[in-house]
Amino acid sequence: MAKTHISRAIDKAEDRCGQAGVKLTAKRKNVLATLLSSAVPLSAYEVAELYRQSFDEVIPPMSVYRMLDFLQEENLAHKLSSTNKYIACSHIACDHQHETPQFLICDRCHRVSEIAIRNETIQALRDSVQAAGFFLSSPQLELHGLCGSCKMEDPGARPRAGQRPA
Amino acid sequence: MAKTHISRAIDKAEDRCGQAGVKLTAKRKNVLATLLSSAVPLSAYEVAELYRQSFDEVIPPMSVYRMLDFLQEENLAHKLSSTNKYIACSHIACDHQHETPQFLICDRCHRVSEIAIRNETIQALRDSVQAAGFFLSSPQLELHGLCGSCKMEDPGARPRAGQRPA
DNA sequence: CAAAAATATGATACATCATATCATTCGTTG
DNA sequence: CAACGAATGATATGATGTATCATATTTTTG
Repeated sequence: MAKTHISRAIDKAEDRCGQAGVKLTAKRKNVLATLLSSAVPLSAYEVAELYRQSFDEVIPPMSVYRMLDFLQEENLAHKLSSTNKYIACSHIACDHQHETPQFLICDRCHRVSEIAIRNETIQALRDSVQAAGFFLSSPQLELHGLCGSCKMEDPGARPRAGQRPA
Repeated sequence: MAKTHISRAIDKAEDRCGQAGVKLTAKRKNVLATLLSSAVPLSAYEVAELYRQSFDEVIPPMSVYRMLDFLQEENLAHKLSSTNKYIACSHIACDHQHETPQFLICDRCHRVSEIAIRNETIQALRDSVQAAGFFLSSPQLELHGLCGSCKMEDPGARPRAGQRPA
């Protein structure tokens, strides 16, 4: 059923791009599909490699970067700045407009959950920040830790070891 | 008076290292002084260059990375993972133990404030995270926006433009 | 004190992430 | 179809980070 999930997201992405008046070209679509098919975030170079394997077509890293930029602008993908990796937005198929994404990153298996944090909490953050004389842009939080499965397998594990996975 | 501030921090850092049973060698001290003397975060290579200028002594980037690692372990410096840059801890001279640092990063002038966020807010974050089945390690937040001065100079500025300053 | 062990630093190479720049292709439109 | 703009390709290079082995310095200890 993963395929269904991916193709539904792709369909929705096409809709959204059509409405926004931008073009989801075949290659951009393939890059998005590559991200969608990965359980973990990918570097731009990893996207290029997987793209080559999946579509039997080489694609220069430069182009991947540009397509990732495009996908980010259309809110179809996100960049995790703490790991320099990219993921598909997990809410492409949703209809409602989304707030700034918040990410939970498992430092053991590298899976990422894109979660909602209660609005009051974000607001409290904004308040703390404003109290310090700062003006926050939409805060994309990247929180590192262990996911449930990894915590169970290795309860003693101390996360945060390295943010740059092997 | 900046010098006074720096040398006081260095003194304190020596105390802390002595108590921890680790050695704040001359070069490590110089790296820390380099960070302390900068108004903005520095990349490892920038530290190496400033070190060379200040102490008239070349130092290999590899060594800088190692010394930065040391300083981070002793909580004398932090790495900003969203920009791949390093800063001295702004609380070296304080006596109380510190929680995980939270950073406000100005995307225009690149200055950073290391702030305290109310404990309830952090706790609320932890709760949201736990509700998602995740186990958070100490959350170091890096929040991007505009500092007060930059906001005044350019009220219309849209922060978040690029996280990788020139 | 001298030898051995541990710690810190240097040097080299290379992996990885990212961007600048110019050339080429493709799709749209007059 | 010509012309234009958008998208992609190709090449080079810069920036960040790590692996590995060599050397030097400090600490330990017999």
